[in-house]
Amino acid sequence: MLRRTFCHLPGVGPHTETRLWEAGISTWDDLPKAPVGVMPPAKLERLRAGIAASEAQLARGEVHPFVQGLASQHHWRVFPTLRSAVAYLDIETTGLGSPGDIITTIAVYDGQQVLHFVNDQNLNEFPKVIEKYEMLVTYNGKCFDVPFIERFFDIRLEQVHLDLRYILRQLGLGGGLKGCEKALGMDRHDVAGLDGFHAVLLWHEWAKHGWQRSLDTLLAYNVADTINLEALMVYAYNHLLCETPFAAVETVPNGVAPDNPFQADPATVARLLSSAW
DNA sequence: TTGATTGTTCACGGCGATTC
DNA sequence: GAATCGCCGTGAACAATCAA
Repeated sequence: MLRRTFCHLPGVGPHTETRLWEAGISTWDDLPKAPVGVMPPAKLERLRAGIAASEAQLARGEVHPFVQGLASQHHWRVFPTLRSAVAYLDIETTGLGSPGDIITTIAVYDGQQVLHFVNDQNLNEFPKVIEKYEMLVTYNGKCFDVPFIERFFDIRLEQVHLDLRYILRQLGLGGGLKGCEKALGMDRHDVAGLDGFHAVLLWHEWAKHGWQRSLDTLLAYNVADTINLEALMVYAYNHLLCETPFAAVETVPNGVAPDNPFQADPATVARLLSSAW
């Protein structure tokens, strides 16, 4: 979809891009044969120069300049290009970001393997590991996960970042991550019903009593979020494609969801979900 | 409850086409 | 060549939303 995009260039908005597509200019390669009258000659010349520059950037593997010129509601278009270097990311913390709140666990799924990081164990390895990914996919990560990580580790995450919250909202799916999963019939298996507040409680149980079952349940919950992010990303991409003329030729396949390496403790989940809490 | 981000709406300005 | 008009991109302001 990247090479069908024109609205990353100055002076080109959605209207102009749609007009180009309708005129048969489906990819950058079609630009030389643009029909007379599709746009003023001077503008067409600037467009050609812009596309030539974009071609050069992509040839050098530079996607960032391309994304910077693209309005955020179109960032989903780079997904297939960077899919092999995507990290689906989710963090758990002790709160919403008040002073003193810390990151307890981080789960990263890259489409192949699941990585997890635990405070006081291997959390300090996270900045080095996340460096190798070129794109982050989160839910509400622009407001919560990424700013929290940047403050906590005092680092900058420079990757292309897709926040599914806004993309799914465009498609009429709201109600938080769990709401979106429910609307799409996605199963959360043994962590169904748990939410972020339960994750805080599980961490306190682990920290205070050292209960392994509490940490395992927390990690099962954390990892489940990241695994489901891939399916949500593919759903969003394929549905947004339907708003372009290219749905039939650009659709991406679903990934194969891995088994969650952590299992929630049923008794712990039942206790958390009971009225006592 | 807080703060950051986004989409939506609206107004403005630039640019090109048209008319005289 | 100048004046006018209309299209479209851009930016500001505001409301809505979501995370643990």
